[in-house]
Amino acid sequence: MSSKKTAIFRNRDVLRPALAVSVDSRQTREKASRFAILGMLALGNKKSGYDLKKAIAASTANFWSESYGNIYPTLRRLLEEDAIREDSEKAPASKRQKQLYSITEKGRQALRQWLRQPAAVRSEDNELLLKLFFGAMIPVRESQALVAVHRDHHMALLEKFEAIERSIATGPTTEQQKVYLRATLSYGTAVSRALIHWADATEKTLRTLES
Amino acid sequence: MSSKKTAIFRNRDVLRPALAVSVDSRQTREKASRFAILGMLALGNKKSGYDLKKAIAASTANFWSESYGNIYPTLRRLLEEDAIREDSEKAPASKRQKQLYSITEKGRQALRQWLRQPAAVRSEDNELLLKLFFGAMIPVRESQALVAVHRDHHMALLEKFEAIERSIATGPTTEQQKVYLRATLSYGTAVSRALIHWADATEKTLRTLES
DNA sequence: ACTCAATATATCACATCGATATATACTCTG
DNA sequence: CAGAGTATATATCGATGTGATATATTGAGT
Repeated sequence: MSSKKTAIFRNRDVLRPALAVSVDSRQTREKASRFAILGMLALGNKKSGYDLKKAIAASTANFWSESYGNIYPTLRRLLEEDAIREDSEKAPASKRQKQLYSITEKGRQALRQWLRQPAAVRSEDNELLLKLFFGAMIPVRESQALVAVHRDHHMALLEKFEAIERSIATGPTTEQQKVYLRATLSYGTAVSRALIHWADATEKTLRTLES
Repeated sequence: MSSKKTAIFRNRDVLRPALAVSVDSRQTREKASRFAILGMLALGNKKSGYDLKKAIAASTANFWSESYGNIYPTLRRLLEEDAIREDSEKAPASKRQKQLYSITEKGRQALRQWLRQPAAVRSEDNELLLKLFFGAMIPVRESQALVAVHRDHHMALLEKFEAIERSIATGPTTEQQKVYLRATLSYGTAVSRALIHWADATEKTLRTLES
């Protein structure tokens, strides 16, 4: 009876998966992980999962991190896709065998292709703002304290960024690479400076609520 | 033979779980979800899971969101802990039964206690900066384009924030609540303004790399 | 010789998200 | 006023990512 109508109605659902592929937001993070790894391999030297974890922690800690629980499965997937190749060291006898990987031409192309795509922006949850939103439920002083802690946090970050800036200046990197490094760094300092100002202003505003 | 040594060695691991409880970073988000829900219930009226989703989307969308897949299990947990109480409407005959919840005194206290704790800062992954970090692998123009998209994104956000500011001004909220609302809003505008400046400056710097 | 830290790989429990299934109630319109 | 479409409402699933942890081996220092 209603089978025809139902069929037509359901068509919408049948089509959705096919269309959704290119927009699937769930894959965003996973894809990016892939490319963080590919990128690190593209910078040179073959690396093990352990090496990758360290390399990422050392160079992109302020804006990107990866866990072992993600690195190892991703490496396996990249292998299957021929984006990387196993390139283990012929360990001199006694030495432990390390699983080393290097990027393939196919991987390099996929990486470059990804780098060109506009970056996905993921709206992050902000616990401080959630607490501030409910600020009326606690004494004003307490909310001020939360804001003060936030300012301190970003002041500490600024110092950390300045230290990194100094290490970039004296570092052995090419001038070109330094420009990109400084770009990521100035992003952090811009945000931190803005939030220190915000914290000062907000504390002042909250003071007007003191009874 | 080595059983004694092994036992001593393992002691470290036995103790760890007990200590880890207070530091367990995995619970941070979950705890915050709890309190986002409690907070919304504390603002008044009993609400259903569906209502909560809507309320959160409507009021804290720019800094906090919750999914159904999180709301319903969390409600069940809050019930078990007597932080909320089932307070369903005696639906007038034909009407569908809604599961409505309201906050208990115990829940209110837990909420206030949480609000006083310093907010956890979760360092977010930033895909744009990851791409910029590997910027040397693609033509400069392409990196510039990424930055430009970012600026456009934050310019659009700024407009959105200005609209919200206007709706706060004319809204029916108390002056006190408006102060807290504006504090969360100015956080967003501060960051967006800073990043628009950053984008302009970065595009300029990248231009020096053009060959 | 022994201990401790570093290296190295792997896996688990848990949390979370977006999507989706399912069902009822309300509202508008031809 | 029937029927369609939208809003309300609850629940669950698959996929994914994280921090912790188990398990070994290697190397440095005492």
